[in-house]
Amino acid sequence: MNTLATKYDPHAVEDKWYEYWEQHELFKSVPDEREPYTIVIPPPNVTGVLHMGHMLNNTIQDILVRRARMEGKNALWVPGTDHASIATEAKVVKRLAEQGIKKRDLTREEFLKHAWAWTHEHGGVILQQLRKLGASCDWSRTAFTMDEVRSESVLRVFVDLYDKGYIYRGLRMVNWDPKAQTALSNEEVIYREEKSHLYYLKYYVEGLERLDDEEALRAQGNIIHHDERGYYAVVATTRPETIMGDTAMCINPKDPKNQWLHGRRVIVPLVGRVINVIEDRYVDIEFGTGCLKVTPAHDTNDYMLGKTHNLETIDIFNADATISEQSPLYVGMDRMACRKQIVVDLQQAGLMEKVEDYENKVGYSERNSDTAVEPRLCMQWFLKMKHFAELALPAVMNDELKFHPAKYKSTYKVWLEGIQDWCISRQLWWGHRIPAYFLPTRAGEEERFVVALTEAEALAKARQLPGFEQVQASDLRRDEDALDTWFSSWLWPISLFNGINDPGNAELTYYYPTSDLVTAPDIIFFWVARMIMAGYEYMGDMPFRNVYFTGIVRDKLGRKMSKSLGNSPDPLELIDRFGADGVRMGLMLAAPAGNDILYDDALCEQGRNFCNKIWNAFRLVKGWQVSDDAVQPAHSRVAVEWFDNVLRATMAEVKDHFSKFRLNDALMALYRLFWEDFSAWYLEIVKPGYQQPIDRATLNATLDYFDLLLRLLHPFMPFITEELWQHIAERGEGESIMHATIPAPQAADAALLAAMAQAKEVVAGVRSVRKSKNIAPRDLVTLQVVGEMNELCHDVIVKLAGLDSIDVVDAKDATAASFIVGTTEFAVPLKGNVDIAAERAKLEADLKYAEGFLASVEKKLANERFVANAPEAVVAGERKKQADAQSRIATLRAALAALDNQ
RNA sequence: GGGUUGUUAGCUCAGUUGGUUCAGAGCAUCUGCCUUACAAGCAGAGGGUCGGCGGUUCGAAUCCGUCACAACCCACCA
Repeated sequence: MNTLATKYDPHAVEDKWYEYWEQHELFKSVPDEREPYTIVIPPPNVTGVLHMGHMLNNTIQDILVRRARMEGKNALWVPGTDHASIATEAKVVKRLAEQGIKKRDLTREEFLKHAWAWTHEHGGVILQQLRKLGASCDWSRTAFTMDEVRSESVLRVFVDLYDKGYIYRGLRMVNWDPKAQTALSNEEVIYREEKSHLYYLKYYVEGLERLDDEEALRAQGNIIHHDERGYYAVVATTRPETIMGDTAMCINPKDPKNQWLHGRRVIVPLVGRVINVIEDRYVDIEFGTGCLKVTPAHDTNDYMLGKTHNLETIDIFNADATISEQSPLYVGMDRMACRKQIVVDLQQAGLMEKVEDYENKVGYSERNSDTAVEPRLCMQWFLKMKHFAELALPAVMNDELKFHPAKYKSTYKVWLEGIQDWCISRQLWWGHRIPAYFLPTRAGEEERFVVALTEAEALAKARQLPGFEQVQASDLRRDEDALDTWFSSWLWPISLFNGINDPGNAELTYYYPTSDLVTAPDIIFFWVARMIMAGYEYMGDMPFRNVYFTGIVRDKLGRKMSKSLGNSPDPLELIDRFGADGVRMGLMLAAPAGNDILYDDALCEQGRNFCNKIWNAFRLVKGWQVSDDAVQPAHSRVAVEWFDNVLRATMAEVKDHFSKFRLNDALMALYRLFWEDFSAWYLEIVKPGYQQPIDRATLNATLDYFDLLLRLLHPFMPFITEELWQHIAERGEGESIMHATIPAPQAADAALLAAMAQAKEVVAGVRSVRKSKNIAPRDLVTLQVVGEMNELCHDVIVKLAGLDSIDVVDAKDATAASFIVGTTEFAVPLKGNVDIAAERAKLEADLKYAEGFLASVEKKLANERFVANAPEAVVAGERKKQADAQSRIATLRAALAALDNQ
């Protein structure tokens, strides 16, 4: 009679419904009178592929947006991709290299042609993959950070911020990625602890043949080095290859060890350059020998020293970190090779005092993780951040804009309070080209430029400058640099609605501020904080009301998923194995807000099994024959009323979980509702006997419940719920569970829930007796109640426990196995098959526990201070416990006495 | 070096302002079942001195102190 397979097959379902949703434009949103609910996607790298982090992140977004849609809001999820300037350019460069083409042999235009080709070839793959996951994005709005609208927005903002005086150009020490050959922002540098060496180098003191007062100096604490070649200072360094750039040696003026070096000059080893010994309190007396070599061109601190002490700056590196012509030695050699060589040379020349093992932190490029970042002095564009930090801090601190979990507030605060100017220029081609135009100047003159949206405007601006009235377009030279990718991402919630180019437009007014942002905590500075800044600068309002920070997906051993470890499963393969619903559920079960999630295939299996459970419950209900003549049995009537209240209670719980972004708790509540309450209890109660029809009232109620359960589950498991929802009743073309409503929860009848909870315990008690006594399920037994019981669920117990009757008795049968629920004793007569010793042992154990419990309660009540200080309700609660315990003890004693009378 | 968070059952986690039998859930485990929706299943069962120590309180998984361990973030010690 059932034509449906016993196992749910996602393959037959998922693509079908996704196509249906798209075909009927069910993801589409246009402004109307309803309350908007908006999410903007964290745009993935346009040429990237879906990984587990995306799966988690986008599943959460889809759950939120689907739920909001079903709550009657006008829900919009805007998709898009990011051009990922440095990452994409690196990939294109690599591909060109494989074809034997060097980037520098190409013109900008030729290179961009290749980059766009690459983008079109790989671009959008990830958006197709999101469809497999079930993402309900409004695809008609798909944006790209480098499309026309977004590009214009970026340039406009650059011009605006320049005009406002927040953007400046300056010569600064920046983080340089020698592989990509571009500057990076501070946030793009990742520091890693590394095993290295501390080299102690000899810097001979110039022209010092004899120290007259050597003994006196030593007595004062000076540590003086001397060998056959003369007196020397010892400098500890981890980077001996930078000595060619040394322009001073520095000591702390208060360092007793090095007083003898005061005012002297020392000779840089191998190089032979004579440099001054300078003094600055910056130097740590305790570290190494207290002598610091100063290389202003290649270290941030040394650069600062160089500035205060007016030192010469010798840049010994080329852009690719090979040794430059400025160096007297090793020209053309790579920095790492140079380090090895110079160590050997120093040792051979007797200029190396010693070498120690050492651990230090080395900065790496976030995108070229094998490339150590080199501090480099160069001209870059910066954004002053103080103003933006002040804009962005208050709303988060006073919870107008909420972080979930809230612990990230302090991270955010600390960063904003210590914020440094943002280096926004990149020496890359793939990105938004900086709209600055340089004017022709003579050699040695200070550079002059204008900033403007278009070349025509730039020309007009230039001609207003004194001395440039006659300048021609062909004289203007546009800046070669591109902008940091995040300089476009930070506008995303605004630029998606064209809010920069067309301020105040209707869409923007309707959808902004967006509702929730779902993202990983590692981009809180890169992206989240900066979006908040841009939001207040350009909209005067927050970009989103809530930020939900997801955890990081790890393997079950807690290791971060990575390509090199090979511990990251392919998401599409997982979807193929477990179904999209199964995978979504597996991820959500393991993902409490803010906690890292330890991924295990077993979680997806659990999700898949749940799909199967739903599927089979549906098969059961669909297989029932209905008869209008059948009368609704009492147990079904109770079950229908009870389940209605369970639904109400659970819906309230789920709503509460959603309001706190506790999606895994919401899902778990629904999981248990469906599996335990609905399948194991409700359906078992109302299930008609073999080949018996079901009555109309019960069937209708059951179908209504099933429908509502599907709606509640739909945000988590969109495919199977749509499939079954379409089959559970007649639906019109274009109708979808996606737009069915999830009603607001109503108050539940607590007394009925409690009565059923007790009935469940009684049923479990009988089943336990059955199991221990090996009584087959089909053999009916009698249940005796010693005293009174709640009659509400009488028929339910009869049916589920397999009883012929429930007898209220004064004393139970001599040969019965008994159990206690609450304060009532229940017994199942066993027709002489009882193990009296075992019964006695069980009852005595129960009694002992109850007596102990009573004792603790009475001790509490005997304590005057407790009675005097505790709230009345608590004391009353203890009195109730006391009474219950006493009554239970009486029941147990009576039961034991009955046993003795055998 | 600074900051944040965590430590509850074999695993992953709940436990809201201290107080209902508060020590929970899911998974895993054990036992018995191919019972006419589902073995990707059904029924039953076991399992934790809430990281250690000390304190506050009538009462502490919950508040305070301290120690241990772990994770993450930030920071210019060569």
